[in-house]
Amino acid sequence: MNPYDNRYSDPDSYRHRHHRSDLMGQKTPVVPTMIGPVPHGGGAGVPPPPSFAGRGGPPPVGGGYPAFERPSSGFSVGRGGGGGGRGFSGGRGSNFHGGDRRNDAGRGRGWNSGSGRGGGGGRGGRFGGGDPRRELDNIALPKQDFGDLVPFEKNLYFENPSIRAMSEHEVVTFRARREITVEGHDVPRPIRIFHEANFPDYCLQVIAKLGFVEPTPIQAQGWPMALKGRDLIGIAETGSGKTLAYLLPAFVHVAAQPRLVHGDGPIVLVLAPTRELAVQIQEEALKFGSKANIRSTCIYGGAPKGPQIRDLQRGVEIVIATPGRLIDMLGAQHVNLRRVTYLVLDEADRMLDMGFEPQIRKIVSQIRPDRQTLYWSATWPREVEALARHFLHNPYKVIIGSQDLKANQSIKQVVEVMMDLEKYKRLIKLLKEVMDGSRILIFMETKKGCDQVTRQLRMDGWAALSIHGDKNQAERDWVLAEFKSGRSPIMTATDVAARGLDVKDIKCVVNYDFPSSLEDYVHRIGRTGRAGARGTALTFFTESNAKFARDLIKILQEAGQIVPPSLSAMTRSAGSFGGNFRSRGRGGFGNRGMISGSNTVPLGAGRPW
DNA sequence: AAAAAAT
Repeated sequence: MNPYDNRYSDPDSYRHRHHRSDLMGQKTPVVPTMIGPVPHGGGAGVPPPPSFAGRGGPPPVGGGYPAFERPSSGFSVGRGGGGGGRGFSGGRGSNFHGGDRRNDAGRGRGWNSGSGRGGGGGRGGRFGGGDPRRELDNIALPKQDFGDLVPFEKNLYFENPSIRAMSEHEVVTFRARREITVEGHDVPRPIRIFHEANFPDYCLQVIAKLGFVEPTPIQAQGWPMALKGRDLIGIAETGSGKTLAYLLPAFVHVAAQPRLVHGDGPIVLVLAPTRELAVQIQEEALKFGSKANIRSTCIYGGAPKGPQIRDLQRGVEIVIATPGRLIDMLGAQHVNLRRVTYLVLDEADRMLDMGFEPQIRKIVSQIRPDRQTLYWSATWPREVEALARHFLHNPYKVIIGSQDLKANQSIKQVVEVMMDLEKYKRLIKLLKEVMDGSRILIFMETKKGCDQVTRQLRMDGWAALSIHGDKNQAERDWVLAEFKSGRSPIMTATDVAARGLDVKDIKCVVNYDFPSSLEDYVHRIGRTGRAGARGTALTFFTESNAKFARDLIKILQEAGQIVPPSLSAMTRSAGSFGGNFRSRGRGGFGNRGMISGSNTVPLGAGRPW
């Protein structure tokens, strides 16, 4: 009956396990991270909020976790703890009129939001809640002259002569069986075993050490393509080995280039949309790089610049970066991209959406045009295709699974239609059912909603932690580490955690709020069921999400999931094409129940927000 | 109307 394969349905059993003595008696006081529901609901008996001091982690500046005793005070979510001003009217200020920020005219590609903003300025909406600290558009980067380019080693693929090549027929069967679709001229055969691609020995050693048995489909086909030196669009579901699919060819690429000399920038540049993802990619790169004597560093915001600058100036072959800090570094001339010949856009459709695309353009303009560019994502929305092709030349394309937006098959998807006001109660019911110490990730639409639900959960005795972009990086790092280690098995998040994050054994993903696109839905639920494991995604679906009903049903059907009748019913009341009557009702209806409005009575017995 | 990305 229970769809969550709940072997430990009694929350008490979890509680007891967590109070075992192996958690006690350490030098620094260890706070139990989760104690299950507290009988009397209130503050007494609830553990204090996680103490950063006792964890060895960097103490976050801004706090962000309410004191259980005094939930109405000391709850500063703002960056740096200071003004606490955030949101739309607060201290951060919405400087729509801000100075001379130019509006790169004509950039009205709102593919992501789909909100049809009229002609003219296009990006206007961005400044509404904008962050005045982001002046990225104003950083002028040195004009690059590519006139004196020297050719570089590009095609590095050769088949291992000691291994019999597949026949044409075998290739067809191989691809069909793994749902590999390819496009492009001169597509190389996929490889069946690691040795077939002639990776250097150290790579094979690390692969063996990591226990990989055979290449995943995206690797089997992506490796030979990438090694050919050609541009590449790689689309494969999350958890399918995409990172290594571009990193190993990157190592081969680096090894084939002249060594770096003093003052040279990196040879490989990987761009990622969130800091955590960038860090995760570098961790992967380090596993291989240390053997190969290929250095890498991660350039991202929220962390001290000094060490990053030192790494860059010492010279690194591989840079993994989020766009903002990289542009900053480029502007300050701490690094140059003149030697980049292998460019990777990870979670590329996100990188090309409204907020990022100008930054990507700026960065790419610093890189020689004859570079090799690799575009990777789990989703390939129509809307970015033209834009993506702008950065790519005669690319190969490899898709694993169907062309359509498709969810990971090993995830059980449950969709429940409800009202906003029912969400919290349903969440608690779920937690009581499934909480056995394995990880549960809960997605919210907004940072504010994220904080509020987290806060309510903690007041109700569920020691949830939350991660989103208004928290300082130290806290984000700490929260993610707590979640990854299992010390804190409940994490609430905005879409900052939607893409690419690889956390083992997430048992259940909850879409507390439906995401703003079906692509995001697929990415979010892809946090569970990674690397072939099973997982469950529970989605709360409200009337305000009706416009997604049709497409969601498609995804459910394609993955062989149950379509609840209440969801089917919503396709009749609201078309998936624009202009349905509900979307006008937003504001009155849309936002209400999510424990978000200050006028809403919280479910946890009338505590002030 | 949202998130993310620099100080």
